[in-house]
Amino acid sequence: MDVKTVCLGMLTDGPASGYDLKKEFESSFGHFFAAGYGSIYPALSWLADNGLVSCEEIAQDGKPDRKLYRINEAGRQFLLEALKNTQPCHKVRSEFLATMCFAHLMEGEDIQAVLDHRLSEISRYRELFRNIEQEGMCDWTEGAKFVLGFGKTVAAAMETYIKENRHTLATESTAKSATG
Amino acid sequence: MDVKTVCLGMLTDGPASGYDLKKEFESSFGHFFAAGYGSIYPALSWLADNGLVSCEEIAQDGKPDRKLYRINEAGRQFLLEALKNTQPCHKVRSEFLATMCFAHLMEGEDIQAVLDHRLSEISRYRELFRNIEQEGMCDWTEGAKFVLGFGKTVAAAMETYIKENRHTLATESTAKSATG
DNA sequence: CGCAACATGTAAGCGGTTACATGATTAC
DNA sequence: GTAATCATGTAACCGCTTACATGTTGCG
Repeated sequence: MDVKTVCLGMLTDGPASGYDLKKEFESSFGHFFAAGYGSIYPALSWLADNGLVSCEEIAQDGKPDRKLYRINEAGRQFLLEALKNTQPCHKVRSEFLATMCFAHLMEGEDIQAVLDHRLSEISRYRELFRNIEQEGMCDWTEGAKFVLGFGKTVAAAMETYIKENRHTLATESTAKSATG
Repeated sequence: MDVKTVCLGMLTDGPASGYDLKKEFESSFGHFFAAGYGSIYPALSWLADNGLVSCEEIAQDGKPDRKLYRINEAGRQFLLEALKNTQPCHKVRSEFLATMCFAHLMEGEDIQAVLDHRLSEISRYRELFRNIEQEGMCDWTEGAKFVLGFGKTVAAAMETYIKENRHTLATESTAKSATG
């Protein structure tokens, strides 16, 4: 499932512009699926070119025309087809863990700085989760609740693990033997 | 940190061939950093071209020459420099969670199949972790232990969450209203 | 007889990131 | 005045994936 398909899925919630979708990628999808304008706008163009969405241009004074995309029946079929893949992947690419693998080559201060940074990133996610929840969960689908809960659970587990085990990663490292 | 740098880091453990490194990417690094031959061999060539590793060709009968790469002082400096980045990222890209966001458009059976598949993937990781541990952890660095523990903790948290919450994702969906 | 393991590499392609390009409005 | 928000897009680039290409040894 690529950015195109996710955009299509988001449009089942109602018509939206590329700008709107970007905000959704940053909020509810922020913890597991990143996409910038450079992916979103071409994706929407492609969906329109392939007749999966319609586009309504709304003139605005000062600002560029707002383009409201709306999913159509062909788009809904395409999405449903994509959702039939029962083996969707869940990929992690962690430069953080890679760095920790080589902690014995680093200086103690740097290791702790890396861990602090990771904890702060996790905090940002947890704050994001709180913001999302505050904006009302009454009309949420079970799927959306499941995904949010998943993010919260995993973030909490990571935070606890780092806090409980950071002390094992030395204050004084073997960096000297590596440099000299 | 890219594949090049991770290869360089792996070589601090001792000389190795591209084939050897691939196995390490599959085992200890399997849960957070994927790389195939198509990335590894060009990475090693690049490292050799840039004087960060030396290469010893070992003739073998029948098989192609085995190329043993060895990190040198320039390589060690390069690695140490890369490890000074105290903001290494930890990226997740989950088609699984994206799919679950649209669970209300899916049929109940398919949703459960997706969850079953995810659980089986998690099981595979946990089995991998067990295999790694059985091959002796006595000479492991604290960093390696930390990373393995991190993987185990996160995998366990995911598994528990999915098992405890899968029942919220309906048996009978609203798929009919989406198709019709 | 076939498959897994050993062993190296190239080339095309794909998907996403980053930087660039533009510009009005509103809030501090 | 200056930063953020609204609003859209292109083009170059980068890094990784996938498919292709080759060939032996040894096990069941």
